This record gives sequence, C-alpha cells and structure tokens, in this order.
Amino acid sequence: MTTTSPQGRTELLRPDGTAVRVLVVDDEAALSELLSMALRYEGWEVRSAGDGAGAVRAAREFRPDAVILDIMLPDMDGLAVLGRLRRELPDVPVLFLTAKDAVEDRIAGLTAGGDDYVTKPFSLEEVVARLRGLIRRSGSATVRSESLLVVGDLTLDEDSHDVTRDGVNIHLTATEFELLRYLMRNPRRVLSKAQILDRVWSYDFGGQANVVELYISYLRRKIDAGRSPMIHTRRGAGYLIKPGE
Amino acid sequence: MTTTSPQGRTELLRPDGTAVRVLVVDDEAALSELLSMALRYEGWEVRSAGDGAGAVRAAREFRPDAVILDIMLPDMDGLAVLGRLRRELPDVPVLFLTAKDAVEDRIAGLTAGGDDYVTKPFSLEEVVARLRGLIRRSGSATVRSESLLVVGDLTLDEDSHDVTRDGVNIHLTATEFELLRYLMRNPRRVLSKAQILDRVWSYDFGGQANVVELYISYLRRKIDAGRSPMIHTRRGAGYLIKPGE
DNA sequence: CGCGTTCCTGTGAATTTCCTGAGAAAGGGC
DNA sequence: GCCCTTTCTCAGGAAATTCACAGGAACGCG
Repeated sequence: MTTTSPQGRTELLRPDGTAVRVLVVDDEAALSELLSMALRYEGWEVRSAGDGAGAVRAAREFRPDAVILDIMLPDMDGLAVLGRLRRELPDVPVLFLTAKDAVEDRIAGLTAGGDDYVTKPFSLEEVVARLRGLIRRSGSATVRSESLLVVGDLTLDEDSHDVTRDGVNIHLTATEFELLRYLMRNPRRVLSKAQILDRVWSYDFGGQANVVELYISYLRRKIDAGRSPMIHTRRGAGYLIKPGE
Repeated sequence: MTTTSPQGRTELLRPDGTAVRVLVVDDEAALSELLSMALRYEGWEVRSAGDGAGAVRAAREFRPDAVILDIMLPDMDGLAVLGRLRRELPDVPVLFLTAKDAVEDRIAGLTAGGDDYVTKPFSLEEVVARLRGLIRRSGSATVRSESLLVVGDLTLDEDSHDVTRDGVNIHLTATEFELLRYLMRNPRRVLSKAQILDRVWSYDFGGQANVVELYISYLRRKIDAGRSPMIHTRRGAGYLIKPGE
C-alpha cells in the first residue's frame, strides 16, 4: 500500500512524512461512518469516537492533527468535551458540526481560535475543504499547500473564492463553486453523477439526480463559454475536467 | 521566506526568533480557554494559570513576554498577584482584564507603566490588538510589524485608529473600526459571518447574527462610497476585503 | 437509418440570502 | 442629569440562488 492518496493529489503530510490524523467525534454512527470513509479516501488516518469519554481517550492515544466534533453528544455536552480535548491537545484545530439553527442561537467563540464549523446537513466536499484549510493553517502538517487550484488556464482560490479563466474573473454561486472545486481537485478523472451528488450535495439531499447535469451546464456556460472546453462528458460514465488543448 | 502566522500575517517574534510567550491568568476556565485559543492562533506560545499561586509559578518557569491578568481572582486579589508577578518579571507588560464598572482611577494607576487594560466583556479582536500593541512597544519582541495596515489605497493605523481611503480621513465608530481591522488583517480571504461575530463582537453577545450585515453596510457607506468597492459579499460564504482594481 | 437512452438547457417558481431604513435602547461626555 | 452618538432589533423588500420539470438534441447501438 503506497502513501499516495487514492485520488493521486498532493497530500497534506505531517512533518515526519506520515499521514495526517483526524479524530471524528459523533454519536450518530451513520454520520461518523460517512465522514470516516470520506476522510480515509483523502489519504488521512481516521479514528472515531461516539461519546465524550471515548473522545478524550482517543485524543490521548491517537494524538490527532485535527478533530471533527459534533457539539451535541449524549453523555457530555459538546462544549465539555471540547474543554477536555483542549487540555489533551492544546493546539489542534477543531471542526465543529452543528445544526443550522444552533448557529443563530450562537455558540460564542467557537471559531475564535481559528477553528471552524460546518452546519448540518453538510456536503462532504465542504467538510473536507474546511478540514484541509484548518490543517493547512494550523502548521501541524508540513505541506503549506497553496490555497490555489490550477487546471490549465483555470484557477480557483479556496481562500478568496476567486475563480478565473485565462485571467478573467468568473462569478460562481456557492454550489457552482463547490462543484468546480471537486472537479478541479480531481482533474483528468471521470466522476460519476452519483459521486458528484454524494460529494457536493448535502447528505440529506432528496431531489432529482439531474441537478448535477444542470449545474454542469451552468459551469460550462460560465467557464467554457467560447473558449476551448475543459469540462467533458463521458456518456454513461460521468464528467471530467482537464486543460483545453 | 519570512515567518508568517497561520493566517499569513507577519508575526511578532522575539529577538532569538522564537515565538512570543504570553501568560494568561484568569480563574474562569471558559474565558481562559477562549483567550488561549485566540492567542495560539496568533502564533504565540501560551501558558495559563487559574490562580495567583499558579501565576507566580508560571511566571518563574515560563518567563513570558507579556501577561494577561484578570484582576479579580479567588485566592489573592489581582493587585497582590500583580505585585508578585512584577517581582518575577519587572519589565513585562501586563494587559488587565476588568469589569466595566471597576474603579476608574485605580485602573489608571495600574496602567501608568505602559500597561493597558480591556473591560469585560471584550472582543478577541480587541484583546489581541491591545496585546500586540503592548508587546510591540515593550521592545521585548523584534518589531517586525508596523501598526499600519494597508489594503490598496485604504489604510488603518492600529495605534492612532486613523483610517484613510485615498488619503482622505474617515471617521469610524469603535465597532466599525474593529470590523474593518479584522477584515484588513485577513485581506483576500472570505470570512464567514460566524467568524466575524466570534472575533469582533464580545464573547457574551447574544444578539442577531445580522448585525454583521448591518455593520458591513455601514462600512461600505463610509469606505466604498462612490469609489470602486473593496468590501465584497460572497453569497452563502461571507465577506472579504481586497484592493479595488 | 431508426430507436431508445442519455444528456442538455430554457422556463419559472419557491426559497434563501442579503441589504437597508426606521426607531428603540444603551452608552459616553460634559 | 442631559444631549448626542453609537449599537442593535426588526421588518420589508430586492436580488440571487436553487431546483423541478419538460421538451428537444445528441449519442450509440443494432
């Protein structure tokens, strides 16, 4: 088994060259599973815990580089877990999972230390992107990877959310942005509509699968318009992005 | 390559090139947590103590470059702690945390020696800025940072609180100033409303998240009025500031 | 060449997100 | 204590975004 990620992109690695370690703390087994699989697929090492006690134990043994923490847990409330995690892992960034309306009720100071949060229901693309951002900025990983994705003359900046083709700025909506980011993080690789739906849309999306077609169509209009096309259809298989000739 | 903080800003560093050390003395664990997280994220090394005895011990071992001291502590009152800290660390600047209604003249006496204070409830932006100012002026750290933030033709002086666009002075209220400072310390970077709220508003703020929208609106009126806009909305993501073209 | 399948995209409606005016409440300076 | 400034809530309205639906185009296969 090689250390290159399944998707073949440049990975974030720890200073000693080993894989980045992520601890997932969530009591919903299904969610925990979903996250673990997605993160392993990123090439990261994952451990998960279903309650606060397990989380603290895992933190001590596993010494993760980042934590994903659902702030509503059964035995302790998430904030208590956070406190105990912090004692074990003072400098480790935390990505919080929270219900959408909880944000309005305000969880003061959660993101204060450079941490971040994602509201449920989330898309995997969002979680992975946020987590990569956290790790990148935490300095725990060696690779100060750029926040800039480049495919041919197309660029996408994950920090500023700026997208340009051939130097020209292109305005994308939030969903278009996430779709393009997913494509660009997997250049020259066919992604099926099911994969895209699983990754870019939130896990509870119940709509028609052809939203993917629709959004591919939107992207083409904005990105390929006139120019040599970069987004290609593989009939019966999916879509891929690659530099135009 | 210059050393940069996690957020990519220039850091304050000590003469030997190591990170600045800050001691946080506060008995409220939650506050202590919040501060530690924020300061670590600034790239500083943090130790915290929950009482006077611990503070003195930490001072002796840790030799901090600055101290944040809550002047109401359980075992000794803050003034006694201060005295003993001063014996350990004669020249170290202290940032006091105090209740708003604390006796004014007493504070005035305390801060006479170049120290500073912040009233509770505070915003992290304010604490970090004050602390940076203290450290910068104390000479303990190599001054590698100006107090002037510049983005395009917009400037903000953290010392004098002067803000100018294209040379013209602009009057901002306290909140507007802190918001703008946060944006300008993270140029070209999308900041979510939650992040902004966590950082610019005080930790006990319980209000509506749309104050952020409101203050962005105020800032635009004062800063972007007529001119090419520098504050941009990323719908569904947040706001960012960048030089106009 | 004809046919079924797959994909593309215009239209429009529901929803979400953002902006901003008006005014109440709180705070600061004198 | 009084006046002026600042902060913040509330709510209406504007605008952008998401998505379903459906007709038509393109494709691949026999």
